[in-house]
Amino acid sequence: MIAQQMAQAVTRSANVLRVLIADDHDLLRDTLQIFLEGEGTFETVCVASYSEAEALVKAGEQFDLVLLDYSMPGMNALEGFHKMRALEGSHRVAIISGTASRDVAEQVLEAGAAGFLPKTLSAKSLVNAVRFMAMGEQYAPLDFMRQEEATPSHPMAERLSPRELEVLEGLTQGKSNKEIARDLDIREPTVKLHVKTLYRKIGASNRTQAALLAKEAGLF
Amino acid sequence: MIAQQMAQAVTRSANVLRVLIADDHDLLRDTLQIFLEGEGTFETVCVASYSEAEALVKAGEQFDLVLLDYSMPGMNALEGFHKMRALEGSHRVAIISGTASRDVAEQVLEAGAAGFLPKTLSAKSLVNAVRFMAMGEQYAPLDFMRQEEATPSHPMAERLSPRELEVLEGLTQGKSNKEIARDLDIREPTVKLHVKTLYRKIGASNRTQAALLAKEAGLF
DNA sequence: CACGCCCCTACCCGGACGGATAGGGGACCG
DNA sequence: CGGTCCCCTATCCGTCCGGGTAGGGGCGTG
Repeated sequence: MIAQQMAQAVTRSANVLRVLIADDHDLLRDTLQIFLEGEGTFETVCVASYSEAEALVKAGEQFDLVLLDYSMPGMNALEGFHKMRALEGSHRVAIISGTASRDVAEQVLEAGAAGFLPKTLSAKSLVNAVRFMAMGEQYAPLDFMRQEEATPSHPMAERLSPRELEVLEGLTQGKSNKEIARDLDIREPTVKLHVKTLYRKIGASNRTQAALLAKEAGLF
Repeated sequence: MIAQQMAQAVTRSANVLRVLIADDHDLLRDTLQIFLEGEGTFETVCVASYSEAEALVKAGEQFDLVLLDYSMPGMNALEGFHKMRALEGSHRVAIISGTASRDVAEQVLEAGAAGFLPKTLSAKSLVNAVRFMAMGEQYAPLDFMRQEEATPSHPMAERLSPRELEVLEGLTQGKSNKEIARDLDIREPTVKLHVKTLYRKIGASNRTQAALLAKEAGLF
């Protein structure tokens, strides 16, 4: 079984891989085409809109990989992606985008896309990724996927005074007011004051909500 | 600049890539070696322990990629990984494992590993991934990385009765006993009872701790 | 059947919590 | 200098929580 898979990998890499590139960005499209073909193992077809790409596939053209720009004429965000996936032959489809968020990337990968390529990739990585996907693998830049959903600079933490933050940390550890007071070496009434005011600032109505909100915001 | 990177990509792929495989699993090691070398662009060196791998690198051997098994003699989980990374020349290092969790994968990728390979990969994907990493990219299987931290069989949830779980869910939403009682259509004293007993079961001493423990365990 | 387990209800009490109010002291700034 | 902000302390009050105890009903198992 393993040997069979290996043989398949070897033979596929020896064949010519056909890639359809649909992107209205001339530079990216042409550069990708030139250097993929320069590798000798790629045959590329380029179009500048979703409708052209769809027409080619409907005409029965076979591709090992279809690259769709997230924002190009006719694409309409992910609508084009899903339409393309639904077409006869269900080609391997990848999304390339200069703006889309990690969230969009997760969506398309979940839906079974061949990959997601942000335009922030280096040209070298781009070529490698295309080769990788054309070989049948699923690709997305790991650092891009791993980044926390943009932890919106903790607008919460900014509104709290230093002392309130310390108290909030105590809350996220399930401590009582008395324990927090001891740990910070202040009186308990003071802790209760800080607790009360930070409730207002972050929109909590009890300590459990405060602790959960803090955790959710990535604090502590 | 782009052209420069492209040129680099092309020339690299034309060169022979040297890979060091350190794994005490004979089958995997040999299969990988045979089929990588079968591609013609790879030169592989195989050892069966961390110490042998370290010796080779210290002797000045150059590799485009070092594959380390997570569990092999001398490896000691990630200790070997960090030691290898600290060595002169700082080679590109990837971890291969049959057991490690997504958490471990995140750790090594964060630390700058070339990749993470679970042994559940197909042979074909394994070869593709090795080639990809040897080209300078970072790899990990996306489906593996995307899966929720496997809700580790929730030893906690198993010990709670269905009703206690419902109450716990209320706690994780910062609700008061009264609110929970209303939502579940039971009297408040009953809620207090469930709350009390579930504290004992999960080791919490107040509702905030209970909520945090539940969240930490991946519940709700 | 008796037993254990889960679910429900109820009462008690001391302490903790949530909210309001009223200060004092230090730092910074117009 | 007054104003503002933060940090600290304090008191009062009503409510909520945590913990204990004491039941009753249902369900399945030994």
